[in-house]
Amino acid sequence: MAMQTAEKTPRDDPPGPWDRPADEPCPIRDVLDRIGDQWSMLVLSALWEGTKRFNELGRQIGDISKQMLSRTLRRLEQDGFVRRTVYAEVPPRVEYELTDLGRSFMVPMRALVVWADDNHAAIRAARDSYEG
Amino acid sequence: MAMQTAEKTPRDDPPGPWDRPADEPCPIRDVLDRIGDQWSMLVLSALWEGTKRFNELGRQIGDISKQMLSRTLRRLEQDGFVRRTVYAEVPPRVEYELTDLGRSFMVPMRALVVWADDNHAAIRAARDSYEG
DNA sequence: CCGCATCCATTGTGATACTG
DNA sequence: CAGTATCACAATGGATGCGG
Repeated sequence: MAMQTAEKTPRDDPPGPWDRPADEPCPIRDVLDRIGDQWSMLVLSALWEGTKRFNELGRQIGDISKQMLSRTLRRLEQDGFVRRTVYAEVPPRVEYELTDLGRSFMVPMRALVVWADDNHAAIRAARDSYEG
Repeated sequence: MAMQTAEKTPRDDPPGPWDRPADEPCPIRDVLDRIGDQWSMLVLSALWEGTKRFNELGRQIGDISKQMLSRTLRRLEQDGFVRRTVYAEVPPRVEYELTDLGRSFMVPMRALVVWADDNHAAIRAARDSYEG
């Protein structure tokens, strides 16, 4: 790939989706489409604490249906965020853990979690005071 | 549980949603529910560059319908991310800009954009090599 | 120019029952 | 225990036309 001039600081100025060719979908859209659903982020957060089994995840998240947990895990696995390990035992045991990719994703993601935690009150206040 | 050093670094270890009372919705869920949709992030990115008018935003994003742009802007305004200014002119002119809250949100968010940009190839590769 | 209302297609989510 | 299959419903998103 072509090298750019050194005075550009891409880390401070990522391109907008409109700055890139249309044949390649914009990365942030591609990522947000996946983790922007109702459950992916919660599953990733739970797995951040360590390896978990299927029902263990379900219990921890609390209000997720088995179906959605299954679908969410499958998609995260498919995208390389989560590794699934099946043990040939009776009763069956399946463990889920973050991959390196998943763990590296959680770094910026957790910065966002911190922001959300710090600014939640402000958002709710804005919502409440909105007139429309 | 992940192995961590004993030092207390709350910014490195935000609580999971299950660690908080149920009466207050978990902040990250509340935030992701809003910006996790198809368009919010793109609109915020566009406004990061500066104040924009309605159709200017629409043209820049490209494939967003007027309806979705309208809905997205309204919700972002409602949550305090965006300020809307109407000028009593003919023809009417409406300008949108990020609030301080919106701008502060974009700091962690852009870290995520950078991550997505850096790791997009890996995600697509994982997706392609997935056998299921 | 701005943006809302309406209609409609698609997708996400939940409940339940069933399988290995 | 760890899922899958099926059905039903809500939410999301696109297209178009109308109104301020």
